[in-house]
Amino acid sequence: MTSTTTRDLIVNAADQLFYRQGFEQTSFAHIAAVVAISRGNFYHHFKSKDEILDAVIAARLQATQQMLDRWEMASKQPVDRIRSFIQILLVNEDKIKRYGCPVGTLCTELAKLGHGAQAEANRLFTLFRCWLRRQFTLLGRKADADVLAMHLLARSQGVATLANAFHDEKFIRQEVRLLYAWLDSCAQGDGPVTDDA
Amino acid sequence: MTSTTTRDLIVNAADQLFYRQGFEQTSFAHIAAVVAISRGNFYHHFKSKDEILDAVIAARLQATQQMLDRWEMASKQPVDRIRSFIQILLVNEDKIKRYGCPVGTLCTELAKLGHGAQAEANRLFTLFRCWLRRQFTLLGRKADADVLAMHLLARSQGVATLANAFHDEKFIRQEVRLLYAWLDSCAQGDGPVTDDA
DNA sequence: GACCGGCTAGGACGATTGTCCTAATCTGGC
DNA sequence: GCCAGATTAGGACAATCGTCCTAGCCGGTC
Repeated sequence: MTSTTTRDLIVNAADQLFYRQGFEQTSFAHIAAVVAISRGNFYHHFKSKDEILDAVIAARLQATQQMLDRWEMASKQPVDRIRSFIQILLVNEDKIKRYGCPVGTLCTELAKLGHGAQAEANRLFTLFRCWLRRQFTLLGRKADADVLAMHLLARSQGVATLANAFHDEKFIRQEVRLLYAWLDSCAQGDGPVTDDA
Repeated sequence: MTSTTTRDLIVNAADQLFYRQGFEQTSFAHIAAVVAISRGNFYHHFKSKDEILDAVIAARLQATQQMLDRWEMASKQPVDRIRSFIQILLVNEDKIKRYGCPVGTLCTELAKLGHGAQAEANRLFTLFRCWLRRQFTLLGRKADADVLAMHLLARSQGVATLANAFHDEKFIRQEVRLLYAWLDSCAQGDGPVTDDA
């Protein structure tokens, strides 16, 4: 964390700026202004802007994995772990209202740009998806674990999108309450979610 | 519809391109190539690129309003009208897989750009929100009509975002089925959605 | 036929973009 | 103290951006 190499400084600054302004909108000049280095100096650390994006995605993947591991260590019950996932909507409430979901907005932008890093960015989604699937399996919902994981992922994406558009924090809290209730109904035997195939 | 004025041609082309590539990524050169007019000629019809965006949003607002009116005319039962809303996920399945939701992706992009037309674009969301709210009120859910409307809006946004990222049409159909079930439970007295305040 | 307004084409403009090149600076080993 | 390699600064580059300007075209009106 305290590794203050120039390369890490660039990646961290780019990470923030990509989240706040988007990838395409963020130029080398923006990043250079934050890190306080010369514009032409980037190419000693990265071969292209796309390579910076790759590094940012890799950093996010690692940070996300660590977060999931932490959640898994902190809670023994899978219900509580999934609750940790839902809770990020509250923890990051302000950021989501301002910039949306970091994963969703990046994947959406890259899809629209037809960018080659789409697959890499989607791995962020897949990371959550597989982790959630595992938790739902542990919850005894082996048959529809993936469906439940995707459902929860979609719900939180929708909340982030609308909260960002309307800048509405009451809406976030409302939806989080519904998600908690939904999760409880999942834990109690057959939830009302996936009636059949 | 058959008004082939240059202005309308520009707006229609820009509408398509903004949806496919995003607003920022779409240049005058792109639009000019589609409409087959000179690049400098835009400024006889619009004062700036932002003004084209305004025109595109206005056109989408009008088209959306007409669609909602059609749904209201076609179905007497509010349940069926709301079903029409859910169904656009299936009708526009291919486009959503490729480009996401036209409303959601535009609002997300404008929010990230800090663009002045954010409020105008959000009116697209508000249009759906108010229409849905009215339908839920007619359904006898006057007390929580707005909560239900926002909930449905969020659910469909989440479906569009993930379907776009994963290019997964089976997921869309799965979630549409869940939404239909949810809607039915809403129509039968007290739905499981908003347990209390 | 002269004239005038709306429309168009095409290019010039300054700014900004990602990329690349070169010279200067810094750092550690001998 | 000196040299080699890593790191940096700063500018040049071609391309592209939104914007603006000017000259020409085309339609009607006297």
